[in-house]
Amino acid sequence: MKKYNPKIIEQKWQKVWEDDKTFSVLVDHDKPKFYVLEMFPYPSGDIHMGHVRNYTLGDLMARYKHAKGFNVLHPMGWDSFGLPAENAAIENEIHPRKWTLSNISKMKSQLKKMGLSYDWKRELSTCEPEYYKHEQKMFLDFYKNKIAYRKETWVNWDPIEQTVLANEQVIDGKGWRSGALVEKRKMNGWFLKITDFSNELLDELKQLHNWPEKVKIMQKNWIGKSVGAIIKFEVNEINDHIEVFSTRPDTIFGASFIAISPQHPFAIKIMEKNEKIKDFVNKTNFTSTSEAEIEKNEKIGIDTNFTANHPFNKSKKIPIFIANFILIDYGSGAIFGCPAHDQRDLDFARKYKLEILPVVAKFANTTVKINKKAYTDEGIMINSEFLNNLNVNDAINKSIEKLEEIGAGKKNINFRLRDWGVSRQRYWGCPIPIIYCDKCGEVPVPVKDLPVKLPESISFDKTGNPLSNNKKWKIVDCPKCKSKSVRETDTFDTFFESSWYFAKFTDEKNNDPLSKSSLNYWLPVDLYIGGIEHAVLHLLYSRFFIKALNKINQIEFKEPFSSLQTQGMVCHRTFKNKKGEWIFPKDVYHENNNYYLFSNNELVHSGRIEKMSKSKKNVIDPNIIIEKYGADTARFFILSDSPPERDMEWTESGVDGSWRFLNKLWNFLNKEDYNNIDSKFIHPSEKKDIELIKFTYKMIKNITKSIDNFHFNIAIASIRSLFNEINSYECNSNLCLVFKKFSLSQLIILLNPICPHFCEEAWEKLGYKTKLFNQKWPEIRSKYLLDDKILIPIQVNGKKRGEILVEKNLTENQVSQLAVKQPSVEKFLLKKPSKIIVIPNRIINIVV
RNA sequence: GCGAGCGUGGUGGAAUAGGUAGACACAUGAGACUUAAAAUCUCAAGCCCUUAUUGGGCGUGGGGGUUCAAGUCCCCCCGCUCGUACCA
Repeated sequence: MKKYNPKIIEQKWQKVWEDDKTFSVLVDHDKPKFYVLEMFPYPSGDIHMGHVRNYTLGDLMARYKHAKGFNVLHPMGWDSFGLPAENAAIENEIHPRKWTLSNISKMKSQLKKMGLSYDWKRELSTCEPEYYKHEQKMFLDFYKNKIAYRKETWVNWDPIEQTVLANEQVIDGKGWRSGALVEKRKMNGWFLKITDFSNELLDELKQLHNWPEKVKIMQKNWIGKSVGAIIKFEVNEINDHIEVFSTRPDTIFGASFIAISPQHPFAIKIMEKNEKIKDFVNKTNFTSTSEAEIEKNEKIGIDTNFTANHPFNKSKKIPIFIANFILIDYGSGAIFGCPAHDQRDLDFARKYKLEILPVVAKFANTTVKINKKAYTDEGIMINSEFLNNLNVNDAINKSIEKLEEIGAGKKNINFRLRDWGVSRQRYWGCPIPIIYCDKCGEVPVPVKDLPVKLPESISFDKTGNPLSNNKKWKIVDCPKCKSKSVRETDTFDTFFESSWYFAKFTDEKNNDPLSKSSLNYWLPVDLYIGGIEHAVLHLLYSRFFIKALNKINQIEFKEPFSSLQTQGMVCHRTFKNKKGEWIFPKDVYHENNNYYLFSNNELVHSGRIEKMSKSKKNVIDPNIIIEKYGADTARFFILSDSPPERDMEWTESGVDGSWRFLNKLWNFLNKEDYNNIDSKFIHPSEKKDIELIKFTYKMIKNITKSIDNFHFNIAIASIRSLFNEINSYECNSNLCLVFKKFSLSQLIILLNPICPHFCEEAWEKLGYKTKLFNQKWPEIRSKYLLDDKILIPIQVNGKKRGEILVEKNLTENQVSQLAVKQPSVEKFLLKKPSKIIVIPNRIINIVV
């Protein structure tokens, strides 16, 4: 008997699949289609366990759906524009393109070793002009339809590098390379009008039945629709006014201050004449644009010494503050503060000793005392003139009505969602196809001149945007008047590429990515799998992109992904040596509950189990695992322990366990020669045979259901159970070998989506001449799923005291009479039962 | 800060629509095989008490509640993770 040798088996089948073009698909209207897609990777150079997990999940589903009779599209590509290539260029003096291409080729060969069923002829890479020419065209269409526009925006500016920084490049308010204090700066940039689609993006979440609820809630909150009022406050000291948005216009009589953003036009206007205010505003400029940073800062404000009139009480003067926590992008960049009924307002009022007047009480005509906590519950209006005695909801409507009557405000629906800024001041991205001409202004590049290619020759020596420094590329003739003009030197946010790549995969000839025939056949994506970190941005941008393309009549559908599954992180224990330096797990061995270094047997400190990350060195290289155990073991383990959506811990012992299982199965298969055993199904008549067949069908049902529900760890538990059952099946005749071969064959078909190389080889060993890949998924024979007797637990006062084996479908009366006579139950029935609850075929609870 | 999620034996996890908590594994212990070890196979096992069982109590991050019945539903608290708009 030959030992299980994954290296030989996996190479053999990978070659067969490649030679036969097994995974190559075409449009086929006679078959139902299934488009399964995993989020494509950024080509960092090496696959990591997160990729292994993601792609194993997708491959399992692709192979499963194929066995179920679907025409399956399962493609892969590269999200290949982005910052890391540019960083590598600066650090190692390597061209971003060269770096990226070499990473792609490395990663591709690593992926191929996993035995994934990709249709590689559809491979795409977003950094190629062949890809981005299409999105330049889409951008021009958006521009024509006023979905793309240019406006000023705030960016993180590094004054030493003379460059815009990403939020992650700002560390403690300083530039990551220069260490300079980062300042906010206004700059022109291109935007997409996602806010035109706010309502649709929100409403159509309801149609995404197969998306995780949590993702939909996150998107809903991100879009942040709120109904309220815009209220106009006249400024007393000068001729000006400030508009605020509020969801609680009912609390207007409790308003004790107005707070505006440091970037608010009114703040900019008055800072010129007031040094103190100027200092304050300038100080708030030294934070990053990140919302988390802004919110975590101490909330401070400055009194402008201007006051505003209360709209309903002209004698009331409300102080105007500038505050660092008011976001210019939200609402109108200004609020009125009602400290009694908003916690943040209350904290602010306490700090600056402002009035705190309660206007909502639990009951009418009562008083409310505000201490540390604002009163934010429902209630009845007090201290509010014409609003008194109304409940909050009615008061909101009435206050808006009155505001409209006196012309001081109006009802308003506000969204938290902001337009999508797509401009990046970087080289390694898709050029934005616009030319600026002194005479003609913004001129779109004519479609016949697309793609606007990135210049090959580029220098990262100077500070600032490399494209902007590249005069040869930048200076062009105006397409309209032919006078000397300049190109837009910003490139697209890389979310632009990932917002439509799933559509490009349907176009195998690279003519027209939006060609209707294949697009309408394959899309929407039936199953999209990726990390939860993309819950909002990538997934919302993609939804928007499809809606925008739909609006300009380029595609017919409205949602890109009909079902979504999110996967958790792959974690590993962390290790540190005596000096406190991180240690790779591969350099450590485990003995007597301690960990030691291989090199010198030094005791290693074992730390928390955390997400695998290069910085903490708690990474396991998939290549080493595949080299040592083979792809099938890696695939089996990564699915076996944790459900996909949860974080999982990678352990050596877990991989070993999976390896042992495949070996056990291999050795078991090799014990018999199944070549001449009949593979036709025979109905069993002996008890042990019936039991084996019944168990087999039960597991087929469980496994099928678990896969449909995306619970692959349970599917694997059932596969193991099925193997345990077959393994303990006593077999000493030729007839029983038929049953054994039948059950084993089912097991192999069920395991195939998880361990495809192993199973193809096993299938051959079982004597089949066809390819397992094309084998249909087992059908259920319901006759073998029926049980006539059933074990029912008996509880007394909710505690289990016994169980009885009864005929199915007895009456409640019959069952309860049997139950009270059970010896283990009877002794708890000192008093007469007051109630017996019988849930048919499930449980009995006797209450005494 | 805000939004979202998660928390079950020594470990990963299972548990249909509120109905037997701990499936299936890993690690551990004992035994078999072996000159020995590895590998493999068999058995045991949530914790505590116990007359050692075919007995009892406790137990799903902590505290409270609803229910005949709560890992599951509700309220409060703790811890961890993701996102927070220029990382992808």
